[in-house]
Amino acid sequence: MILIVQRRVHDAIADAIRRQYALTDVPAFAVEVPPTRTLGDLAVTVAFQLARSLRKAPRAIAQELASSIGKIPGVTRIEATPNGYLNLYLDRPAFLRERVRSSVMSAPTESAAAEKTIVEHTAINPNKAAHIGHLRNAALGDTLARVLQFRGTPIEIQNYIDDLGVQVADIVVGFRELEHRDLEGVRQIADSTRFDYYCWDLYSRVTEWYEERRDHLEARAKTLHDLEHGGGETTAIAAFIVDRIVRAHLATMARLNVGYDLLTYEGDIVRLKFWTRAFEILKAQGAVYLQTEGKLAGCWVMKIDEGSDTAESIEPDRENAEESREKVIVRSNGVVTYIGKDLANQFWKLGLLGRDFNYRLFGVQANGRPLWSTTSEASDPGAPPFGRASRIYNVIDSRQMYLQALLSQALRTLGHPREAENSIHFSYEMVALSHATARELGYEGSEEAKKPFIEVSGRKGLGVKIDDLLDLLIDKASAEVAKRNPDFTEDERRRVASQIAVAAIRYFMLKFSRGKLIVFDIEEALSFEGETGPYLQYAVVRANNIFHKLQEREALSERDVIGALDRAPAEELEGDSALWDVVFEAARLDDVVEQVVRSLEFSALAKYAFGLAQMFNAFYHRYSILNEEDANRKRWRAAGVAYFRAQLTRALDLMGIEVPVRM
RNA sequence: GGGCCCAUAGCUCAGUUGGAUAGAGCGUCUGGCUACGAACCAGGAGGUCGCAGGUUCGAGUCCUGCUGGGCCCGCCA
Repeated sequence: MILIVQRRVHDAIADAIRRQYALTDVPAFAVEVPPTRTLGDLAVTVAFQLARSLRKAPRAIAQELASSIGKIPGVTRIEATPNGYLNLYLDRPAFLRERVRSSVMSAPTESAAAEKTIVEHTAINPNKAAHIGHLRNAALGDTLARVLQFRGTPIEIQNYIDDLGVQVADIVVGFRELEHRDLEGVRQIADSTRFDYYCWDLYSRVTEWYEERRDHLEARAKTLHDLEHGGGETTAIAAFIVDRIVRAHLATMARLNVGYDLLTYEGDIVRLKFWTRAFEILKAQGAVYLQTEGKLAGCWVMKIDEGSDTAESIEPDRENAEESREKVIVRSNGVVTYIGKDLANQFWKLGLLGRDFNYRLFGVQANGRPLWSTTSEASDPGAPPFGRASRIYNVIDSRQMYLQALLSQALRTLGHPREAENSIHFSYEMVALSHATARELGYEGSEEAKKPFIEVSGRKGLGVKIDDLLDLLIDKASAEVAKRNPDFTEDERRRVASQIAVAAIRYFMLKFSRGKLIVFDIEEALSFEGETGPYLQYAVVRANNIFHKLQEREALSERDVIGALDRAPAEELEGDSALWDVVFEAARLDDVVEQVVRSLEFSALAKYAFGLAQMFNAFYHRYSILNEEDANRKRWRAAGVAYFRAQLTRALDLMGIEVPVRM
């Protein structure tokens, strides 16, 4: 890893600046990586920054610093370029030797890294199968958790289950009003069909049914009300549906290597009176108040800060303007809105509510990790502590920015500016469908034909289900695997095909920056060539094969190779070395992770991993390891390959991608 | 009307707290498999970084304005 070297270089140069120019305040400067290795391994542009205040040419400053820095461990040469860059050259053999032996990890330095952090993601309405929109959320959320964990942050992953929401109410309405089923009838369906798919279709039928006659919506209102108050057949049916669908979602996510620590049920927030408590707090601080007049009479509302504080004067349409500035938290019929319950949830996460859930073990996940759930029943005494985080990330698409902003605003109003600051809306753009893919799904673009894409809609049943996509990918991968590995058993083939499918889809979800709307095209997503997950896996598989063959043919293990490095002259790493390019790039993983956490931009991680794989593939093609006759070159190459595969495997793991034995 | 996001090669997109010659994949054209596996590699063609100003040693990147497109602003979630 490279961060530790960068810090060392930074500190040494900062010292030199202080000494050379008698400066107490050295400006912040970064240790960068030059575009090519011939320009150096690391570079600093601080001479440009100092030029103005020192009234001196960057070139002169760079030269003075180059000679005054002195010896930096691990650095063999420091050069000032004519235009003012300071380029540094590393002791390459020592660098690789150290890394390949002790897997140099940089300890988390920031104190923030030790602060407990909650990542909430997925949060799919439990009333139908998960689709590609949910997939982007889960892929981002899961990767965020992995990346934070990588740098030493204690992480708790939560999946919020909105079991009392309109969407669940709708599906209950569907079973009752359209299919006239009771709890037992629903159970029969659940036991005899692909239930999440069944509900997917039923949900869109309910939507149509609502559109037939306006008064059909009364069934929804009544169901919602019953859910809120609990008890009775409605609650029983809803609870049953929710449980089955949640399990289906978890199974889908497990296929993608996505797991959780805790399922947070909205129902428990209500039953354990979290909302009552939150409501007290909000009322006490005047953050919400009872509106007595106008359209919102009888509602408890929250005032909305509209950024600008002087937007009063104009507005002919004054009534509307006034009303749009209040957000309903409790409806006039006494039912709290989604945002009210979410406020309570956020308060709890930050340890500000003064209450806790009860917990029960929900199950054990594929990787052996226990999954806990909130409950209103007795708590399992063996449950670990949850909540009380000092930082929370809510992974939610950008359409909910408005509501997320309200959450922060509420925290600030209640006198918790620091918590507001640490409540981060991890925002990303939605996934839509390309016209070609929508057509494949049987949708004739009519009104939407002019738009550049077609929006996924659970209500209309318009979208690509994650399980369908995975099945398609697995079938395709399976055929490819079979072609190349005729000796595989059925099980081996399925397993590897599944790993490849997951790589393809997770990489696809990560390669775009989060601010970019993904126009999902099935053809594009099914690709295994070029910038794709399988390409990355393939690079590692190739590296692994080298070591298999070394073992097979020469009885040499990775350990043997590394052990022999001490006495081996390292010409292979000198000068313009393709091997060094790979090694150095591989070492940058920790630097990239820092950048990713700063920017919350996982495309940087994806592109880094791809670039690294690309570099290795080029090297692999040009230089042989097994057939290299010069023993020293062979050793160093093998050592470089060992480091490469360790690092790319790590990078892939951060994206939830496994490396197949063969493919 | 207000807020947020997007605009870079034919298409889809990267481009790090401003830094060295604007990159990748796909597509296209040319070449490379008796295997450390071609799910690969090498090479060619392809650019007014939406437009106009500004900031500075330096702008695809920061600021302002504009154009085009998308999303949000509900007693839905």
